[in-house]
Amino acid sequence: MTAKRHYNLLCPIARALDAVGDRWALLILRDLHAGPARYQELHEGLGIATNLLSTRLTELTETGLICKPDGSSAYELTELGRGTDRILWELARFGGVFDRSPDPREPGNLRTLALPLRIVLDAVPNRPDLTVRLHIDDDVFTIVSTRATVDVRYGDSSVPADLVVRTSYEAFLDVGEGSLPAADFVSGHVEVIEGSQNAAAFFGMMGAAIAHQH
Amino acid sequence: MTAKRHYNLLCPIARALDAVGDRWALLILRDLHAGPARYQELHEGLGIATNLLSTRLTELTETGLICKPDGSSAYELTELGRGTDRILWELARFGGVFDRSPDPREPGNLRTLALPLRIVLDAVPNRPDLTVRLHIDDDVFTIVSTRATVDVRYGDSSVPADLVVRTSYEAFLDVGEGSLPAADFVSGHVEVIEGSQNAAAFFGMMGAAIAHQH
DNA sequence: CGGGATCCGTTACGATACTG
DNA sequence: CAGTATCGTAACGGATCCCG
Repeated sequence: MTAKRHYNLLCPIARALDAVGDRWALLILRDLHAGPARYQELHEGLGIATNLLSTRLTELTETGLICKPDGSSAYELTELGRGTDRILWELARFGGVFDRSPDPREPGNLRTLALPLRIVLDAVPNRPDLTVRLHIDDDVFTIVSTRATVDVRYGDSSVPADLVVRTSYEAFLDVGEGSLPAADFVSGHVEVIEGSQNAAAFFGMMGAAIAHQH
Repeated sequence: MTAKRHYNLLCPIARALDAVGDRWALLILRDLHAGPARYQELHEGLGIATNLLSTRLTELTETGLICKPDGSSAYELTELGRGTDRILWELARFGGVFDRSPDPREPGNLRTLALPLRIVLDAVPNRPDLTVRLHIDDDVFTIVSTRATVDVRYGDSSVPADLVVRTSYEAFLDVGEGSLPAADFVSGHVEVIEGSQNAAAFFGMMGAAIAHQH
């Protein structure tokens, strides 16, 4: 009965937008690319109204993009949902050309950073075996890098790390927009907290990732 | 006074969606990737309400994604607007996984095909020098291929072509979704109308493009 | 207290009619 | 042909309320 608004065209672009084109849908998926998240976490992180979040979560579940495993209280991406990574990445690259708002709304967390970070690291050849705890402003990420795969997750602070570093969201934005070169980023905007013997491998990987980004 | 709805976040994904995330915006851009188009052409092609089309065209112009050159009655992409191609391409690839609607709305034209066509042809190495007139159902495209660049435009029937071929939207969709192999496409779903001595070069290019698509 | 559901005012969308 | 004007409907957004 509830005739949802959709394009109903054969064109795959329109079909994609029917699935993920609603307001907030792509931002919810974006945050889930940082790992499973609970309702509250998404709510606070996005600043979305609770009724909308509820509706979107239901729709995205019905479309098969996300799920909430039995017994779990967290939503996560399905295999299908993980397929939105390239869309989000291209949006991120494109969005960088627009001026930053002078008075942006503060997000409740920086989950948004996990996806682009994973994508750029994924393109690095001969990645080191390394688990890195990455503090960005007040948030923590865990990067598990191997030669074959790389995973970036929000939190996971309990996993033992080979290296602990700190940087800022600001620096990340500058790098993404090309105004901060890779060398300047690693030399001036990343502070090593612990495990400095692994720093060279990490800095090398980050530098390669940024250089590779075009 | 008219505070447009936007996310107002620093995240480049959100900034991109503030620019192109409104309903119809990406589909308008999609159609303009097939070359300049007049108001009427967009209106008929998309099946959008006229007030919405008007609003979107204004917004996209203000954002700098499209323009209407002085003296021209057609809208076209700016350099910035052309930068949406990768976003649209990733949406197209992703949208193919969803079932086609059993009773889709018929678009007024097939402009939607120009962008994916250009992108896949762009990835072909050693492209032949060739101008192809491509009939798809009742629409006509002109493909201008050189080793260095490739251009796909809706119409342009006046440009002399080396080869004239015909295929169907259906076949195109099947190819895009992977259910029709490149070999079957060129051998069974493309009819050569004129200039058959150039057919091999074109078929080779199409086959390479489809194979390259992953 | 986390995870929503309900209510309600506001904004956006969509169809149609109309105008320069 | 290229849009405006109008108006009913659906979606959004904020707040509050409810339930296990």
